[in-house]
Amino acid sequence: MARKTGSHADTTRPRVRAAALQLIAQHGFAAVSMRQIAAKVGVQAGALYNYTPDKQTLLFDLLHSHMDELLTARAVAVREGPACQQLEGFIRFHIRWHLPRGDQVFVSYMELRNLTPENFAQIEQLRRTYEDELEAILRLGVAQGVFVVADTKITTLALIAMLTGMNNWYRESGRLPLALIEEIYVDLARRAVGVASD
Amino acid sequence: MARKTGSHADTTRPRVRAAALQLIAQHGFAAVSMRQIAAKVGVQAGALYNYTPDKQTLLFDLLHSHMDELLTARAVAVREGPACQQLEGFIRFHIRWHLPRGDQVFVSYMELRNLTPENFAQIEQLRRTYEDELEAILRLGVAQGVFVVADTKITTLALIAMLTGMNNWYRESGRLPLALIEEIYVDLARRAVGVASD
DNA sequence: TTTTCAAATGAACAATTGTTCAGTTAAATG
DNA sequence: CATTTAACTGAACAATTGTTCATTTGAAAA
Repeated sequence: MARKTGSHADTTRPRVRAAALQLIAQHGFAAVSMRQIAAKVGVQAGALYNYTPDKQTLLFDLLHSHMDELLTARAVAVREGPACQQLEGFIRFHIRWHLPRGDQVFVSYMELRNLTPENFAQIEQLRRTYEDELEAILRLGVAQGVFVVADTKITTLALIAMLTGMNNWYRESGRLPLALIEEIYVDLARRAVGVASD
Repeated sequence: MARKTGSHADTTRPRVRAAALQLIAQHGFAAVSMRQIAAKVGVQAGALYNYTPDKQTLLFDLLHSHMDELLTARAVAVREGPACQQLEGFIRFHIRWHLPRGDQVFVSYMELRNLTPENFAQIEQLRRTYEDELEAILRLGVAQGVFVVADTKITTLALIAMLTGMNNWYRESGRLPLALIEEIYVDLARRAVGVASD
């Protein structure tokens, strides 16, 4: 019993990543063994090493492609118009991109400490790039005189924390429809930057 | 070589908790071994079992007393006056209590998934009790007609996420003094509930 | 069909894990 | 002082860890 019927790298690789992501989100990186991941894929532990040189790199790849996908998606989003409209666009983009990716987001925030220093620095820089997207909007609004903000950096971090916190409680089966929640957060963001809500 | 000179439970117990807290904050619960904790205390692994029946209970005790201390501190805080003043009081209380407790806060949010279901439910209830403190203030303000909030529960969660997120970036050596940051957050909270800032 | 090669097995490895416990030592009690 | 008891040691345990590798299998290319 060796090579499985109908198996090749193009199908197994994403399955390894998906299994790792789900298990790490559930139990934490250190608590998940390569054998557990392998079992979820339906393979022996040794086979995983066809797809990653080691466990650490597997984690890094997950976090890195998460940030990569985020920044790529953001890059193609519309970023025009007045500051207030751009702010609204960012809020909606953030919510719509993050909420359906619970496991990825969770792991990306929780497992940073399990990265080697070099790997951590790399992810951290990507994260800062994303934060800078929002801060640039706040700066623009301040420059245009439509936002009133004491400190753009602090406000940026506060807004992002507010948004990212959604992943901790939002459930599709929850009390309120997503569209309404989205409106509430757009409104909160507008207020945070000193714009009167409509 | 057995009992250490000058050692007794009253001194060792808190040292075990402190060592566990610090190591878990740094590496994560699953990644920290009982031997590492013991080494930090200056003791053999077996000795830890004078202070906890097992590793899981050690974690639970840390999280439980964290929430206990939080709720106790909150209970003795001033909770009078108009809604707007109570809101300000809550924000300042939250910041002043949480910021100096980086490790505790970090562990309390990160290691929930490593609790058994019953232990998790217990901690979760305490957390909800704390959140209800804030929501009650929002409801009061809405009832008094001084707050304009679409949904008190959502706004509560958004505010708490915003506040708790501070622990991820605040450093004493940072760019802004804590007093100023506190003002900014009070202002953000006021705006979030629809009160014009002064 | 035969050949080639990618994909997986399964056993093995040294190290480490949480936990137990009989024995040993220092502090507290009389 | 002598006795008791609380605190700790150190070895042991079965299980599990990440990783390696010779071997085997199925799929693709000739």
